[in-house]
Amino acid sequence: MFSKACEYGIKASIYIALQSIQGERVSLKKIAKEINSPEAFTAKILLQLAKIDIIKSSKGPSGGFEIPKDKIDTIMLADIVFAIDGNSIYEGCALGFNTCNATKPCPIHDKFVNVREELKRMLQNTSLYELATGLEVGLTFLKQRKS
Amino acid sequence: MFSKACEYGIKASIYIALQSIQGERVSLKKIAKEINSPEAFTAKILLQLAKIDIIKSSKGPSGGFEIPKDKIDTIMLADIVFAIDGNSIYEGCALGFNTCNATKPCPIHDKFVNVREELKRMLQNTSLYELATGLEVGLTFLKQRKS
DNA sequence: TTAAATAAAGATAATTTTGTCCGAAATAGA
DNA sequence: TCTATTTCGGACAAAATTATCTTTATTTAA
Repeated sequence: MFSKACEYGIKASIYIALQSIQGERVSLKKIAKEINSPEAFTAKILLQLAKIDIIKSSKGPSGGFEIPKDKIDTIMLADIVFAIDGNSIYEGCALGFNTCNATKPCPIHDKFVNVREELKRMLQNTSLYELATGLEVGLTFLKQRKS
Repeated sequence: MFSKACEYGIKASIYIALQSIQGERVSLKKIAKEINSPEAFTAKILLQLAKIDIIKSSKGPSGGFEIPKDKIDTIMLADIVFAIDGNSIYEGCALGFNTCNATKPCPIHDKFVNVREELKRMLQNTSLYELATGLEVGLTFLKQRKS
């Protein structure tokens, strides 16, 4: 569904959002540990997100990543997914055709309309804030097992 | 969404189904040409599908691939996708966790329920017959451009 | 029985994705 | 100013996926 890079990007963003809500800036090291991802690889993804201002980074001691509090509820899952994987998941043809649409559809185009729409709707309507608070109150988890 | 292998597998299956409906057996060469896929790579995928009896293969002159007519409407998209990509698209966790379910959900688990269900439902309810006939009457296409 | 046509199988190669390493740049604090 | 800490950036490496090539096995038909 999503690339590994996108999975890490989503997890990291949610974790950074959670910490930002609580007023904390977090380091790459802590993020990678907390979401159980390869550190250097995660760095590249965060860099990508920082460049388009989804997250904010700062160097030096006590540096790290954060998301301005007032932006957390305006950043949607779709923004993160788009930044990393592009829009091919919900815009692209399931059989890989460049031009596939209602007037010249691939055999499964019509079948996929609902799935794509549902996915798109969900990604566009789910905010980081919502995901972070679910985590905060312990309803959801970012790691498989405690450590 | 799907792997390239799966895309080819779906396209090939639809084409074989269409030809089988018309009483024709088709060669690998013709399939690859018709769906615009790399021949040898397509062969491996068809082999996979043949081994689990989704399609039938025969060697020698006038050999090729076919699907018994009476099976065409019982083979679902889900069968093909499962054979090639497994069930991770609609069963697996969107964030890649091994154990992610309603009682121990990842942050986006609940958000994805509808998408996964819709996808699963669609794959399980769409038969090769349906897809092949759409192609037959010219409503849908398996190639980007004429040749 | 032979030749031609076809799928099967295995080795290899190319490409993409994922992951690592190391030095550079920036920054905070002593 | 110096040092430690952190992100940034680029090169590199490993793994997975996609694709190719070559040989073998099977089958048909002449």
